[in-house]
Amino acid sequence: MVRTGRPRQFNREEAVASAMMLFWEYGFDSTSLSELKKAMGGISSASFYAAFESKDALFKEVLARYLATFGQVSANLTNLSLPPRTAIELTLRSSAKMQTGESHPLGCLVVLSASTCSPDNAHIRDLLTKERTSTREKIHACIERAVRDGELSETTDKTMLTTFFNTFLEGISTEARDGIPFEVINAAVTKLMEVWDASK
Amino acid sequence: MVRTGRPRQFNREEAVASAMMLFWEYGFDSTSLSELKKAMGGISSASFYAAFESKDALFKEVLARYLATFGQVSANLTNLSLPPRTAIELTLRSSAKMQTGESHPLGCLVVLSASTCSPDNAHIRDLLTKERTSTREKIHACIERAVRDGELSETTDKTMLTTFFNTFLEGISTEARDGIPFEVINAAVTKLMEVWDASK
DNA sequence: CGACTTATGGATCGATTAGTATATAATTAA
DNA sequence: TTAATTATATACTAATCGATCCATAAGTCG
Repeated sequence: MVRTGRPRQFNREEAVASAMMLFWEYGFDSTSLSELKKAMGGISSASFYAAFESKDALFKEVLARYLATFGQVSANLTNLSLPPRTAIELTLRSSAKMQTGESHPLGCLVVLSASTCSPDNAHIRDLLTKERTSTREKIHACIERAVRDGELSETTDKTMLTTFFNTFLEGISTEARDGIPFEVINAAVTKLMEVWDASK
Repeated sequence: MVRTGRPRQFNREEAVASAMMLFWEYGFDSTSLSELKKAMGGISSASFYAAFESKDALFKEVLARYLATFGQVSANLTNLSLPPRTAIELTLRSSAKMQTGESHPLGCLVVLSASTCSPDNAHIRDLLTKERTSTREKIHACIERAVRDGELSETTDKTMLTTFFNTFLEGISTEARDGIPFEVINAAVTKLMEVWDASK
């Protein structure tokens, strides 16, 4: 299926990547179309809307891209070949590593980019809430698996322990934004995992 | 000193309280002047600017009010009559209680209301960063005091342990926003404090 | 070549943004 | 009663918001 018509004069993949950096840094509401178009290669309104339909649609595409790339640090959670404790520990450590990285904004886009937003954009905020809920459920499944496998006591409060790890995971975003270095957060993760060992 | 001139026709204190709820819920950028004026008793632009000077100035006043009221949940940190462990534990529990309260938006204004914002409003974001840094320093001072008093080992990694508690504290905002109930977060705090006891 | 398809440049849209100007109303002080 | 002071209502500003329109450019296809 060969494409007819005038070829696009900017790289769509790169444009999405550039838009991701802006949404990540400034959040959905505070990233304007004019800033986006500038960062996406100085494209015109017509080009923008022809390629991405709307600001909302672009954000959804950016989110999908983020989840498929940077967001993969939490993929360990669903890797059944890893022991549950390892899955959670790797998720925390690799999240801390990613979120303190220098090639992109600090913290996690899913946690930061629409934590507060205009009531008109509640649907954008809800997208991210849903994503965080999904991560929470994966942590919960990990803990359930650990109990099933006898790695955690039968009497483990699974909901509490899920919140225990998830609250810390979400807190990393603000810590990273505030400039706390990876090494420090990573050392705190080591401390956090002691709780797991004490819950055997 | 009696005030001359036409009296103000709206309650300034109540207006600041109403503005706080909006900034708390939607963040600085996404709270518009028109929404603020509506919530502050349907006042006019002229009345708004005569009373508050600018959106920036109002936010600063709102922040001061927040810190003096809801933000006082972390005052335990500087209460030297409390053992350091108790000070931190009470801060975590009362923060969780406050942030999940139903009489106001969920989470913490200091963490949420300008985590992302327009580059033009970086000074607003910096105000909150500074406030979070202040809390971090208070936690650090608590831990230093504990080491000095022999409640924690001399070999304690104080920076790590500060981050350990502060990351969790900051994570509570997102958990609360996502609807996690107080009881669950509070149970996780209990688990978190086990780490302190294991660090003696 | 002309028909068709898609992208672009550039002007523009109505709505909303934060903020201001001006005249008048409502109070105290002299 | 009049001056001084402060707040108000109303109208308005320039800039920006996300989004659209239209003519034209730049390709493929027959």
